[in-house]
Amino acid sequence: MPSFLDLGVPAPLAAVLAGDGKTEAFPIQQGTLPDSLAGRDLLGRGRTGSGKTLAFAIPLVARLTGATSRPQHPRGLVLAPTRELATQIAATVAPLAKAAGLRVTTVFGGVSQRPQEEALRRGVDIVVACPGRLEDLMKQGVVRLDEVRVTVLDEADHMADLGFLPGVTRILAATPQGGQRLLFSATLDNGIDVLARRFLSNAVSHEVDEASVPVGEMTHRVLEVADAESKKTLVNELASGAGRRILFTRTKHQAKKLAKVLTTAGIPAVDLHGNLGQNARERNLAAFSADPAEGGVRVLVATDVAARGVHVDDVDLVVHVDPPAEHKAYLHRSGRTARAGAAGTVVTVLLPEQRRDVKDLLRKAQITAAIEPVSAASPAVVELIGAKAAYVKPAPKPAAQQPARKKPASGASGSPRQGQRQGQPRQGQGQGQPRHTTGDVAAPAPAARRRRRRSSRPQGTPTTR
DNA sequence: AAAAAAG
Repeated sequence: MPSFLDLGVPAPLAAVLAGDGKTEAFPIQQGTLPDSLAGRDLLGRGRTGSGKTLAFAIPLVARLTGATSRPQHPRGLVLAPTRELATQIAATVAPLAKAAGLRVTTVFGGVSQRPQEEALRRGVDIVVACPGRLEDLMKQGVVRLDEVRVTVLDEADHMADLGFLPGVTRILAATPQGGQRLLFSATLDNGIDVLARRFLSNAVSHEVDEASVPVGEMTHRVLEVADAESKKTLVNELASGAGRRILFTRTKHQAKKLAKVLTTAGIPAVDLHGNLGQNARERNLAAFSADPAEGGVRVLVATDVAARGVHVDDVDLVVHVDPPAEHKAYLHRSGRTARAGAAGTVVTVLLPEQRRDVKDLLRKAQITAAIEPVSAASPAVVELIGAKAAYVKPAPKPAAQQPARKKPASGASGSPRQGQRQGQPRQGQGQGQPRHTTGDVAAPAPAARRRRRRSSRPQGTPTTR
């Protein structure tokens, strides 16, 4: 892999990255940086956990370096679908911005407007925002986007969804015509065409192929239980293993309830969903991100608010307690594990009546996984939660037996997993053909596909649209 | 179809 310096990243920024142990660029970064640094509009697609944030953070900072934004007139803008993601992006941008003498602030709802307003009045170069509060501040005249030179849409396909589209469109329309626009997502499908057509010009599309991405192996399992009662038992067991795990539910209410049930059952869990105040959201996510050896909570129960972008180190298991409604949600939720070279397991808990929907879902997501019938404490489950599952007999010595949580990029609790992995996914590395052809997004939209944007290019080759 | 994003 080429170094950041080779790709034209300014030395001061490359130095910051090197200080963080990052010298070589991941494929999505390698593919996009030359174009994004040159100021071109682009669409970037790379798997979850493949380094997209840095792919846009670098050009964002690099292209704004050397000038100072006027008060209330930021020159860089990043839009994200959730507050947690905005916070996380800002944290990635911050050290780079600092090295370049640029100021960053976040703008989103659920927290006091005051500090955001003050920062904007003082002057910031880069705003990382969720659409709602940003529009609010625009209306109040606190911020103007007419000097924005670089705009990034993270999770761009989601930002083009019905709920977000009107606001996102108004925001983009408030930025200057000639500005640079970067659209990124792991599932960059034709849904973004409405934004791309209106707001991108002469854009290049980079879609990094599967096989070359340095992402760890993601193992997909589908465990079928007989009824709701067995499902409860299984979910309990899946929550009981040694590693960090995220459990996804379909609704806010279920997330809250499940976290409570687990905690009551002696498995400390925190929830994350939109019914929580922003304080609680931040507190719970922080508790989940904290070192388990130092009081961190190993189980997060979340709605799809946590499906996209949120990165916590060393999540080794994702459980779809309720199967998601669509395949993109499956991919994004699952992508909370197996990030940046680590391994991870994804389990879908299946009720018999969901068989058809889930098969459909997996097919669209291009995941091959056999349905495994399980009952309580069946071998598949014991294997998943680690042979010496704490739950079997409440742990004799509860405290401090795992000092560090940095694990080698292998299975969950150090012990090699026995048993063959059924449902081996297609995401192993190396062998054979890449499964995605360029631009063949997980679910090719049935109609509306007449655009020849992506067709028979070799992997990772840019095209112009 | 649910959740998110303004309060």
